[in-house]
Amino acid sequence: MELSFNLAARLDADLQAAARNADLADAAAFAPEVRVADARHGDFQANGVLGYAKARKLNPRAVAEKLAAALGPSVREMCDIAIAGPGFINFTLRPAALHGWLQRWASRAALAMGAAENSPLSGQTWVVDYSSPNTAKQMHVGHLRSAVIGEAVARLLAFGGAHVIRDNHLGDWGTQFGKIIWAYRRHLDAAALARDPLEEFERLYKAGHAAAEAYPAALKEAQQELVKLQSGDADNLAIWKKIGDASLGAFQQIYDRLGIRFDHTLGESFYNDKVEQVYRELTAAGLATESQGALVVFHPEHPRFATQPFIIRKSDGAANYASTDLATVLYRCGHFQSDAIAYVIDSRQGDHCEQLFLTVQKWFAQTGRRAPRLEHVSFGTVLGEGGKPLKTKSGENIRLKELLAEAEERAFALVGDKSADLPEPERRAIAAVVSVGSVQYADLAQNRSSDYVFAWDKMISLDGNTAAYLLYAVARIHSIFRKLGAAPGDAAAEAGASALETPAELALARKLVKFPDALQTATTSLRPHFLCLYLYELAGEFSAFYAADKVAVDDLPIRARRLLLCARTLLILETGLQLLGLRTLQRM
RNA sequence: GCACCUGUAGCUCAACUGGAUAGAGCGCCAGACUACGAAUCUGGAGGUUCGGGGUUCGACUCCCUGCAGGUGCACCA
Repeated sequence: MELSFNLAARLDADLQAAARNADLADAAAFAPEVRVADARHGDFQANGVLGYAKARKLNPRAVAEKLAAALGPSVREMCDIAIAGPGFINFTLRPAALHGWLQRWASRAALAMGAAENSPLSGQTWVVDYSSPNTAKQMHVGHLRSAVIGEAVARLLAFGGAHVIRDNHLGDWGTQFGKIIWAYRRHLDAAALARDPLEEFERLYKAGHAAAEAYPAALKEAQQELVKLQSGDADNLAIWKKIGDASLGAFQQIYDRLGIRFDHTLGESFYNDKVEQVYRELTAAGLATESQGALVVFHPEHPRFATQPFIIRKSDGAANYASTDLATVLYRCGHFQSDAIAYVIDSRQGDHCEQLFLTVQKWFAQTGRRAPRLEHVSFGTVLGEGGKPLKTKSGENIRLKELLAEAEERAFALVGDKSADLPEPERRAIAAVVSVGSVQYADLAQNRSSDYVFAWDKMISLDGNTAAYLLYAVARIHSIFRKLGAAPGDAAAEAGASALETPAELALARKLVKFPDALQTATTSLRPHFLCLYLYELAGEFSAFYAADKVAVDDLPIRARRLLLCARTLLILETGLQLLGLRTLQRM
């Protein structure tokens, strides 16, 4: 009995082999489509027979019977097979197979190996472009999703076997610097700069922006400052450098709390000397043309981009983010040899991404380069409970550091409520993990394509599909091992385990073996919420098991098999949470 | 005007990209702690999946169309 990591994939292959062995007409065209099934019907189901039979005017049930009969002995040993409904083939794993799987995939290393083997990601290099805030501004709630989703996506891709490069593509070269430098020269408060540089730069930006809005002359002067900066003016560069340093320090504090580490922080400025090549090549390829003084790319075959330009150089000669994004793709493909790039960016930039991707495709094709796979990992806006974008009462964006501080306060109050007996330093440490985890998880648990309603109560209420529910399950399992004086995964504690038997044991084991499916779905779709949903359901099965079957029983074979279940649940919960970017706790 | 996203239980969300009787949490109702952590568990009520057509063995999912909300569309990123 060969218990592959991904049992659905294995059954799929088995059915394909059965189709050949049974001399099914046109067997090569038969796709079994094995999926995780509703528990009522079994563990996995093959849906492919219906479509296949229908297209060939065959009786689906008869085809299903034939296929089932042609399945090899190792499948039959592994599961019960039944034909149901109009022609589904249902597979129900036998207790021994569940047990065997849990024994084989028993460590983090084993899971990682299973996830990476036979993965299409193995050997690929992915650049994940995420977070990417603008310097000179504090990170606010609008920066949360890219950072959180991007980190989870990066971890998932890496676990699936990809070589992942995390790149923080800072907005450190745009028009805002013209405005700040303009204001710096006129309205700088040196004392304030010394006290809190980022605060002062933010104030200067607002002053410059307001002036540019109000007076066309000021706007012109600000644009000139930007052109000077981009062409290497020493004074402007010095100011710009101060801004960058102050910003990076503040960003790093946020990243530390969120557990984010970048491999590179190559902002737009890094590409300043690389945009000329882009202008040159795109012009030579006949893709870019002059329009209203700017250099633009149109896509004649496209309904909108035939007339909506992709502006790759502004009419004043300055670069914009289209210029640098194009240069960035070239750099990533050349320097990092990347096969794919995932852009974790707001869905409002869908047009920009689409234009960028189209342009890269044509540009690379014409210059004989292999185009990378480009993915816009888009996400909706963070809304307040009124359904409007989340703001402070005065209409400002909520700063991320303040949001995280409030989360921690709320979590700390709750920990004091629930676990007053723990010493304060530990309660503080718990609050730190629970609060950040709750913020991350609330974001990740939802399908990223829709807007996301930020609600404190839902997030830290600790009921339902929340970080705290999962962390609680983890803490309870650790507690069991503490009580019994055993270490999770210790072979001695699991030795002599008897066969899985009770409904709760079996239900939990059935859930555990479906981890690979959830992982794969989340990774290939670049949608972490599939993993969240799975982990939540797993924690639910565990809680039901915990209530139904006591682990610390005197009967040692029973205790051993339940400890095995606890250890694997812990392993998968901790692995899964870690892949989402969360930290876990042993007590809470 | 054109395009994209969204519309599912009172509320917040799922539904593995076309599969079986659309599922969770909150809230509501009824239960379970002198058993390993009750931040938990068990059960119940709650649905014209925005409307209308179509495609097929099968549609929340795909196509057409209408409605509602959000977003983007020439030099901000």
